[in-house]
Amino acid sequence: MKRTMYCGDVTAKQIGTTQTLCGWVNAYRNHGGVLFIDLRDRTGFCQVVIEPSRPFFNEAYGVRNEYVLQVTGKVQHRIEGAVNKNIKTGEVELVAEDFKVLNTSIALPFDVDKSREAQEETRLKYRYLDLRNPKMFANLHLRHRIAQAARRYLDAKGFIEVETPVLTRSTPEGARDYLVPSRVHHGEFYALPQSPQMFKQTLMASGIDRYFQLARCFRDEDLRADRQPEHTQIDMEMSFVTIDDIHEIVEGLMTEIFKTAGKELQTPFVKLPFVQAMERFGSDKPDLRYSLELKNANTVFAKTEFKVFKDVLSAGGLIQAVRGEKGAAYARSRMDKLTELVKKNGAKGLVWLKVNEGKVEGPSAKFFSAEELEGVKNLVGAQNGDAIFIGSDTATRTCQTFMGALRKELIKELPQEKEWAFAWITNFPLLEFIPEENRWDAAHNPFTAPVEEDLPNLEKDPGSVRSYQFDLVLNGNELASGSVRNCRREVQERILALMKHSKEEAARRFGMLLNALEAGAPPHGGIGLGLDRITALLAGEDSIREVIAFPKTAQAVCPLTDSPNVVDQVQLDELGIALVKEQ
RNA sequence: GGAGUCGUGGUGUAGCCUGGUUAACACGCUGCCCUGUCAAGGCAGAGACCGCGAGUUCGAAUCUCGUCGACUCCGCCA
Repeated sequence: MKRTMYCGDVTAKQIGTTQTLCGWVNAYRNHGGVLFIDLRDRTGFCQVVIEPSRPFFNEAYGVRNEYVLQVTGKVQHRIEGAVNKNIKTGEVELVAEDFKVLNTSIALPFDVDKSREAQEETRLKYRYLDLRNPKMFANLHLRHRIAQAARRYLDAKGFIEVETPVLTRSTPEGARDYLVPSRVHHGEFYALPQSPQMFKQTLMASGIDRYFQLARCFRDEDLRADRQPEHTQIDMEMSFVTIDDIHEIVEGLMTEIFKTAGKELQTPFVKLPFVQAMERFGSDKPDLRYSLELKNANTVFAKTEFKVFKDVLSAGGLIQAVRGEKGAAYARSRMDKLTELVKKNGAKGLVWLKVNEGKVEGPSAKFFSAEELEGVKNLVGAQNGDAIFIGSDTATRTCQTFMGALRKELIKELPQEKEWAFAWITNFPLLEFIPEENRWDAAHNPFTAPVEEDLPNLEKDPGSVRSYQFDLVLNGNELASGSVRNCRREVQERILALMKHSKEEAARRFGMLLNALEAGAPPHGGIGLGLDRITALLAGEDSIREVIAFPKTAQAVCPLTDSPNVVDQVQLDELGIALVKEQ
């Protein structure tokens, strides 16, 4: 008999019919006479009843967890009082008439049901068992649906899926490359791509017009909960577009993706210029599920006698204040922790005040006039029982950064105002200066185009030049990064020159792209969305490892395959590689 | 590269601060009993040199140092 349906799909509709189910023993309950087996597959599980009169009773008596069975029988309604309303198939059961053990199983290191409680290293070592867990299957299935939704949507919008090489050349620009030695050319190496950036831009020069790819990207950097050595991007590029065109496409794409997860999205997304994001939220990826904002308190303290603020203001710095809802109840130790937090982010200190019965008080209150205390209270909208936090620094960006870190901490205590808060962060600066190396570097992506009207200032005042770079932020996570690119070789070379790449060096590293640009490349732009992060967010997972079938540990090790590992001397010889003994 | 948390039967934890117990509990596992359970139940049993290595001590799971590994964060990640 062949399988006729999935275990989890058996319902009252099938009562009276004969069905064949295949699956794993999720649990067995042996009553000496009648035997119950919960048979599980990826859809759920169904109770199988084995009656003592059956010829296969003895064989069934011996089944253990995770044995693989094929059972044929009649679907019947459960007897009076035996209906289990907690499970999908709880109304019915399959009374076995034919029974086959397809495979046995050893006793396993953890129960499939409880695999997610096991240590992650153990889970990864036995990933094939861990993935039997319904939540893990749900995660992989969600990832599949997201990928399919992306393909369907982009296909409908005229995008063509093109595969770009995984074996490519090293462009030691951003992250460290993974290298692959060449057998044919000893001493030479391929690099695994950090992104298909140059290829997709080249495809635009090829007249492909609209490209996409679910692209694997490789980075040999230290890992985190949201970083793996290889991750997948929904990567796209299009010709003759503006930023708004790209935004519109991506908003449509995200809407489709969220639909597959049963979520409604509102478009268009909020657009927030980078400078404003820093001013109001102290972050270039603000969590906008909370409306709490940082307030500029320079005016309030314009005439202050408090030395720290006075000095900051005379140096052209910034004072910011933020409301700490119900913060008047915070213990001194909590305030010290928050002070520590801002110091870790570059602050020299933190002023905190409490509002009690209309009065603004606290150890620092004596430094301020009544007008200043009242002014800052009104500025942040503090109520009785709230705290007020004030930070300052001579460097505007430093103040914003540590106040942003403080805001991130404070919102943990606030009720979420929205489930999903998307935002486009726009108008990033094109370049930022690296004092240690006495050069400018791309703030994001070296191929981003400068805003046209800022172009004349490129050499005069590089830091003031805005770019067509933008990020997509969701709930405080950077989901995607995109831009309109340089389509003219000359502009691209000027930018590379500011980054201290000579023409020769630029040609060597980015030659393919530069050559393609000067041969009639159309204006183009694109974006890459982190598939792992999107999936993790929609799956409600904190780590992207939960939505990757076979992820690696923080040391970039795969416990399942035990990779990386040593190779045979023969292989090394073929590659012309000699290993240096570790010191 | 740095910081923090953790490491005890197959799994998850307790014990560690305040050194001396037969190393405890739950789940799982093995056997037996049980004809309506669904986290089945009952009885019996096996299973841990407490990550590894030194040190302190009469005595170390427990204190100290080192080391390895996992996780989180900082650096890093155009």
